[in-house]
Amino acid sequence: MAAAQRAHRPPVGEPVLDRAFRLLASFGPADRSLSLTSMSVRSDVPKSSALRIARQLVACGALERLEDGDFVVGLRLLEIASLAPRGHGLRETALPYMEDLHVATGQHVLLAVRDGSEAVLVERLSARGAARVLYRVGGRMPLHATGVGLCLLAHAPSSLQDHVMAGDLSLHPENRSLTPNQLRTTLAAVRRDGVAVASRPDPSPMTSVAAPILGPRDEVIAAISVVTPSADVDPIALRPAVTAVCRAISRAMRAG
Amino acid sequence: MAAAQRAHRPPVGEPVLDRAFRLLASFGPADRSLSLTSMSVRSDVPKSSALRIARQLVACGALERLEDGDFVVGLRLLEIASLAPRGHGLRETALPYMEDLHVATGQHVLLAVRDGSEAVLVERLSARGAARVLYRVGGRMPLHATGVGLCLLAHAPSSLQDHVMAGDLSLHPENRSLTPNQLRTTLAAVRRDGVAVASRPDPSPMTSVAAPILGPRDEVIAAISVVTPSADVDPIALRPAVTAVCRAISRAMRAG
DNA sequence: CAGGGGTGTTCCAATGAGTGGCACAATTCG
DNA sequence: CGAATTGTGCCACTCATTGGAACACCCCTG
Repeated sequence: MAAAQRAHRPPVGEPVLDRAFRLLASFGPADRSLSLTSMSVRSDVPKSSALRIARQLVACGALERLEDGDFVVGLRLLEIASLAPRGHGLRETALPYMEDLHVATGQHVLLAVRDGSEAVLVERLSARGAARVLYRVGGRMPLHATGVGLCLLAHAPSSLQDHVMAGDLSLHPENRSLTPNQLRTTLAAVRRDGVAVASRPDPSPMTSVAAPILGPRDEVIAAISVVTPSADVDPIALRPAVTAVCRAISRAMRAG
Repeated sequence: MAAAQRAHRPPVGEPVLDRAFRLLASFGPADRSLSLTSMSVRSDVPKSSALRIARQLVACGALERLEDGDFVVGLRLLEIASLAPRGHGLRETALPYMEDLHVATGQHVLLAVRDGSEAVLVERLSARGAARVLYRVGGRMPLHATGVGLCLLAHAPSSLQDHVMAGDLSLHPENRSLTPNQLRTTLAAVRRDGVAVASRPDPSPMTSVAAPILGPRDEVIAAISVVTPSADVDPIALRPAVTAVCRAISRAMRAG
């Protein structure tokens, strides 16, 4: 009997919004457009529900639908996201200074903020034709393995530092891992020097020099780094430029 | 009886997601952080519901909450929005070329796409210290009144052109309006010349020269313009630069 | 320091929006 | 031309969603 039961469990009863965001989250850099079923399986939302919700999202402008039926992230989201103080808000005042740094050095320039135990790349100016792009705007990167990451981590609450130490400290390109003590030493150096220097040998040897941007109450709210081929210049030579620009941005934020 | 009824109407029965997006939409350039009640009244969602939904949005990362209890648009939204093909996707390939144009001319450079009967500003490089900023990234602007707008409108489906003609054709700074015929003539010229030129006398006389970016099937998917103080240079002199850059981007998109 | 207006917050009964399995149509594929 | 996979419509069941009322707080101001 029970077996034949129609059951019809509309069950688990999961917050509506969660599902919607899971659908949105199923997109990725490699999959900018997805079919309904792809979204459905990736976000683990039944097909019928996925369709219904996706349609509502289209109505809101959060998604757009192509002629072939596939879904794409919509412009409306950009519109709203551009109001995020820690995103485009920050970017707006920082960008001109980043450009200065960009033309002065001719290298990649990165702007990132911390979100939980990761760094989010808010803006990136790429050296023309230079080495492959490592991270994309809107993407996340580990705190322990990048210049901006180290910078943000060094000035984060110690509870978070502990949490990161306890986590995964592997360095991706090379196949080794940091020990918590190595990291602790590095962070101390970052705090002392006011800049973070990180190197990465892999695809091509790159070195990044990062400095923090301070908010109104002298708390670290973001970090900027210049990423150069290690062979190109002495990274130390970049230190004055990066710190100077970061101080300028910090001042501009206060004024803004 | 009925009178004493607690009623308790959970009534209108409005799609959940709509409310959530109305809450998000209540933010604006001038109000990057809002209190619960502000959001509640702006989006016309009862306070209790607003709180419940806002909390869920915080859980999803779409909103963040400051120490003082105010809400702000969250980073997660930037993360997702950065996957919008017509937003950051387009931006990613266009930005280097825009920079070229920026340093070559020393003027504002704008990148916009059409969304319905408006243009959305996807990227903006500002001339340092130059005239006040007219539009912000993620903001919307009318199709009939700006260089990029005219460019996008000229190549839009005629049904949309008609719709715009029937709508509001006022020019904001100066207090006059276009007639549909004036606009029609302008659009014809834009299609003929391959560039759109728009002037705006108000805060300070500015002229913008815009050209279209073409997609894989030669449809217009975006437009780029250079905005200069009218007195500075003969706008016509910018035409080759703008068109050349737009063709380069179109080609890069195809290759991409 | 009682009082008033302003927050954000918790509570709760009533109900309709959301649910997802199933069946169907239109493709594409082998 | 079946077989598999797509997007879609249907619909009875029910639980997440609903919003008014009451509460706990600040801030002011009189």
